[in-house]
Amino acid sequence: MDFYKNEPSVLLAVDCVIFGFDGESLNILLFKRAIEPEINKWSLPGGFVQADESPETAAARVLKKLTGLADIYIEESQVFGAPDRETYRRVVSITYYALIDIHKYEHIITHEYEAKWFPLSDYPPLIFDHQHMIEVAKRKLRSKAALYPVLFELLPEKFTLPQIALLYEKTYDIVLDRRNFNRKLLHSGLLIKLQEKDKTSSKRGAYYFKLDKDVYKEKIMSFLRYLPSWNIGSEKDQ
Amino acid sequence: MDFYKNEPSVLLAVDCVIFGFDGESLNILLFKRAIEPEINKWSLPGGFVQADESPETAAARVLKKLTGLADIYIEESQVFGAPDRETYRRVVSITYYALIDIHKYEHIITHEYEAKWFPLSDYPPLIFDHQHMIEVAKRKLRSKAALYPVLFELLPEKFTLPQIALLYEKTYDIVLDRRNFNRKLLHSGLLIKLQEKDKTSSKRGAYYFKLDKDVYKEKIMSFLRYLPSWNIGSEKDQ
DNA sequence: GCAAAAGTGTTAACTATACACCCATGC
DNA sequence: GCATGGGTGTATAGTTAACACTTTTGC
Repeated sequence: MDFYKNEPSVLLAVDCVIFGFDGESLNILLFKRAIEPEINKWSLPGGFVQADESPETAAARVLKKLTGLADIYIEESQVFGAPDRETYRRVVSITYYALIDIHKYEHIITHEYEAKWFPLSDYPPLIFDHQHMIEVAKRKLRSKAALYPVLFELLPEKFTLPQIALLYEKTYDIVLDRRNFNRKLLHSGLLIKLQEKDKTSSKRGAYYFKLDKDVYKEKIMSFLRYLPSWNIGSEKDQ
Repeated sequence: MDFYKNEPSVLLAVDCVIFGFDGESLNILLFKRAIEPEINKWSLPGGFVQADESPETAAARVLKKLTGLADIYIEESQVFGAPDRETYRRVVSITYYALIDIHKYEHIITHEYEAKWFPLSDYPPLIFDHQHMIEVAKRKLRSKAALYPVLFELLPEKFTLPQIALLYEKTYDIVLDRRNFNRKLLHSGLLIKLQEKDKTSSKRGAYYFKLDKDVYKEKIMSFLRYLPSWNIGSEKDQ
């Protein structure tokens, strides 16, 4: 059985745009590249898809290896496969974006790799088309987060209303009316109020909330039935 | 320069989920497969990414070859790359979905290939994981169409309000209130009313509309700023 | 004249927006 | 006691949802 024998083969890579929110800005995790070519330049973490794994598995493996984290929210972003996108060989890259709780990462990080968080709004030049990958991932994240409450994946187990609001502001580059946004959140059924307060950012303290896991899963998994709302949401500069 | 030399390579394919709307149901175009393995079974149209082309270009090439149509709306759907997804060799497939005006297709079709439209709700068994590809494409189309008015790509230049409504109904498996839906459409700024009427489906006739291309492009291209609306739109059975 | 589809208008419920003040606390 | 960020309430506008009848015309 030797079908397809005249078809060209390619190297298949995965690259990951890892988003993290530190309470101030939305960040991406970049790595000093450890292999040739372009060694020591900033890049997205990536690797090659091995013979026994699917691309998704490869992305999860790369993330596990580089951040120590498993069970991370990963979403496919886009394939980058222009014939000349890398200099020396043809490599087709499938990009994923991951949403992680930056604090978990800080505890587990192995310092085997030179990695650094950069604000999404200000990161250094990257190799190949990695900057483009980030822009696409950002756009996909915005679309996804408009329909599903995925941004909670960026927050710790316990979080405060001001934190969520800031996260949405940074994700969409907008300024929200906190009063209205709070109300929307509280009415969503997603949040369970805790007694404990976060006193790190104010004297009064802000109540912690946690996710109602059941409601959250339902909303995350739900299959869209109807929503077309293409009259709103875009190009309205504040 | 012989970087990456120990990395495995794969065959890279593209498969296309071609959506078409015939005025009654939302359909997909399936082909009797012309090559081994699995020759003569129903499948999604596809092909291999060649050395000098990007996956997107490959998808466009396949569509052109099989349907005769160029300048079609194509969107990347998802990568299918489980190691064992094909029986004989490892092939990683990037799936795209295309939205075409079924009537244009009917004029241009070359009958070199055995192809047939099937309703999205009732198509024959397919090879490999192609059924899964269709399900994913449907989900992606729903999400996309919730934020951007892409479904107009499925309609002819001139279309009527009842046609659009039916298209949305078939896409989301819902029943719409035509009065409200009409109003929403007319207020969207997307439509330009023509004098001419379509008399094929009623005695009275329904006015034709065409797209306001400028408004349409703006809405299609627009970069999401804010919209989170994860309180609505899902799991509400009628 | 009647069947069959197209089209329209009104009210009620809801959601989003705009806006300003009090609260709790550490210093 | 005051500066700082946290939290709440209300009125308005806008949007969506629910609802039924009239229009047109080919037969």
